[in-house]
Amino acid sequence: MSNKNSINSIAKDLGVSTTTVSFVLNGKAQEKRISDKLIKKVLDYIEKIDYKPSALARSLRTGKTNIIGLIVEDISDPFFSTIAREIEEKAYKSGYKIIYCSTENDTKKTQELIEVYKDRQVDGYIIIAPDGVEREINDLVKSGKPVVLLDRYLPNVSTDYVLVDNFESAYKATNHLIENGFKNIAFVTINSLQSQMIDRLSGYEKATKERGFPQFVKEIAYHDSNDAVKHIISFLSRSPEIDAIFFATNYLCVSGLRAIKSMNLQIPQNIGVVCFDDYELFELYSPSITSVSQPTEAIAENAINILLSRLKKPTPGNKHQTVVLPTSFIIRESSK
Amino acid sequence: MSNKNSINSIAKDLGVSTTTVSFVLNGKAQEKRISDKLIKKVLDYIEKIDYKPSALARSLRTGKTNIIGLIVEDISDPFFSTIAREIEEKAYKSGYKIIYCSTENDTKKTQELIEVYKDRQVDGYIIIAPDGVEREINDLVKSGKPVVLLDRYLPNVSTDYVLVDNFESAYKATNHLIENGFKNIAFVTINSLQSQMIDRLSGYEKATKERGFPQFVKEIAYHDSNDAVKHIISFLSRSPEIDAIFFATNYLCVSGLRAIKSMNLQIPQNIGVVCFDDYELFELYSPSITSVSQPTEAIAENAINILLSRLKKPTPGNKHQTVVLPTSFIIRESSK
DNA sequence: TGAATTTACTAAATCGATTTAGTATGTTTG
DNA sequence: CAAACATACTAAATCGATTTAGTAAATTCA
Repeated sequence: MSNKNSINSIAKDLGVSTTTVSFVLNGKAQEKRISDKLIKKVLDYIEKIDYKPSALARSLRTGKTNIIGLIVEDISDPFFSTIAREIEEKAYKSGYKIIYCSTENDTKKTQELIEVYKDRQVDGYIIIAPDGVEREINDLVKSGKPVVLLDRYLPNVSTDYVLVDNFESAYKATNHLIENGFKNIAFVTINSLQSQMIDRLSGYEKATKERGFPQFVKEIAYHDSNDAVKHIISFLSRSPEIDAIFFATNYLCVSGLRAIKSMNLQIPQNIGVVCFDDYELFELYSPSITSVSQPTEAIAENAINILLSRLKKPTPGNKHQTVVLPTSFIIRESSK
Repeated sequence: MSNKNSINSIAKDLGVSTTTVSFVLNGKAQEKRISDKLIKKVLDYIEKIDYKPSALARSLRTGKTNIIGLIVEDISDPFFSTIAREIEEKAYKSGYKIIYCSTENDTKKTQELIEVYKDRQVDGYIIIAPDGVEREINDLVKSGKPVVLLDRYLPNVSTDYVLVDNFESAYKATNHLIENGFKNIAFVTINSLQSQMIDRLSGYEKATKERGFPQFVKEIAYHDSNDAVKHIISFLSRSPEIDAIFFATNYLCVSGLRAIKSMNLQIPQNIGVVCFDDYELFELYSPSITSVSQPTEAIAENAINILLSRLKKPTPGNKHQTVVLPTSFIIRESSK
């Protein structure tokens, strides 16, 4: 009557070997020619004492943890948390658990997190990477663990990617503003060299250049959204000719809405607004905000499918794939 | 030149015993009288080959994982994700990692999640529990693992709690509406027996009863927010005398705002609004929405502190504590 | 009937750590 | 100078699984 249930205690209690119990546990009993009588005996006993194998011990022995490490920018941002939940759900169905955490776009924190995940020996990684972790991610890839990167492309990292068409989407969104009569369109982004930001900027630049329109680009530091409001106010004050703004992320747009509100500007009469990334707030805001909506479910689905297929078959050489998904453009009141 | 670094390979490479290496690794070298020369030799080598002990093996042996399991209702809800991030941050500083997941208020899913966390042998639990998991949580407590419950009280579970004063907060919020001239105040809640919901309802009931005001209570099923909008619309249509609504959660309020918008009602002229739980949207909405704001940081801080202290000293008997925190009431335009 | 094969199982190594209970020296001390 | 005590280490058990390479008995085959 010990309170420690292990494969050994079961074997002892039943007077069989641990090998036998293990075979039964892993469904290899038939294959290994354990008699049906004995199989039943073991199964019944396991059921009776409500035995669960130690995932820890199993992982130590097999080298597999059935855990996928998910690293996002900020789990409290709806864009990321939605993706996280969808990935979690799909992984769950295939017997994988997700552990996730936020980088807050902090290189050092991310390096530490990758270290932690290595420690825990996760089987695979889905990462939304900040700048400066190319080396660590390349090490992961080299170590043979599947790595799927989302949202942004790292030029020096060869692995699987799931991206959206940032350039085309931003081009289209900017053109939408142009077609609605806006001529002095600003682009508000963060001070980052992340590919998705650069692509969005390029889309904006192409559209404005094609018409010979002036360009107003404001870069804001990633952290501290209070400052963002102030910076946007002073940016707009310094260039009063600006008649529309294209925000490169949802949180920048939220800061922008605060700024616009405090300056008593009317949307879209005084200033048109379009945002990259949708957000429940944008639909409910008065006026509602036009936005580029990313296909979170498709992103999650592609990411987890690629990862799971890599986990099944050890990665076949360097044949990595890059999936580029289209966005959808949701026209609302703020841009007409 | 093997690529497997383990304490054994290090011992072999250095011609010492694994015991010695282990003592050095765990800072017990002095205590165990390992010579300074040898300590340095081991440390240097470890540094050189960038060795990291296997967390898995260590946990298997020690029974400690340094992982805390956090179970919330919905990680994509800003209230929960904010708490999650704050807990994560504080735990991290004490050398603990957090793994979290969402119950979606689903009893079965929660039971499975608890099972998964038991498998992974997390050292402690912070749980925002749905109905119907009293048994499982009691088992955890009995097993000696520290368990801190947040947000809601489970009558039959004796453990540590961090709660807010739901009754008083709801009473105050309702009275605020009354003081601003509203007389037919509805309470929109979810169909749940969770204590926090019952307390909020009781606060509403007490305030309305004191003035002899009529009560309008609408319960909505937790899932499917589309239906929530429809239900609120029909609820309001059936009782046109309602002149204010107190929403019991932020997501109900969001559905309520959609409903109110689609009915072309003006806030607060046609209908006053107050919400339990704050949300960025409520500040930016036009008009801005009055709300009861929960002290997420204090909740997180208390939860993790209690848990960490339990982890340090094995739980001293049944002396559990319940912390009840005050909320703050943020008066905005929607209720005057 | 004896050899070959199949059936039904098990001993022991292993994953990578921690920890108890040593041992073999060197140094004090009475 | 022998007993007592430090000093500087290590052998081996252990945590709880998986897996390889067996073995003994029963059955089939020639």
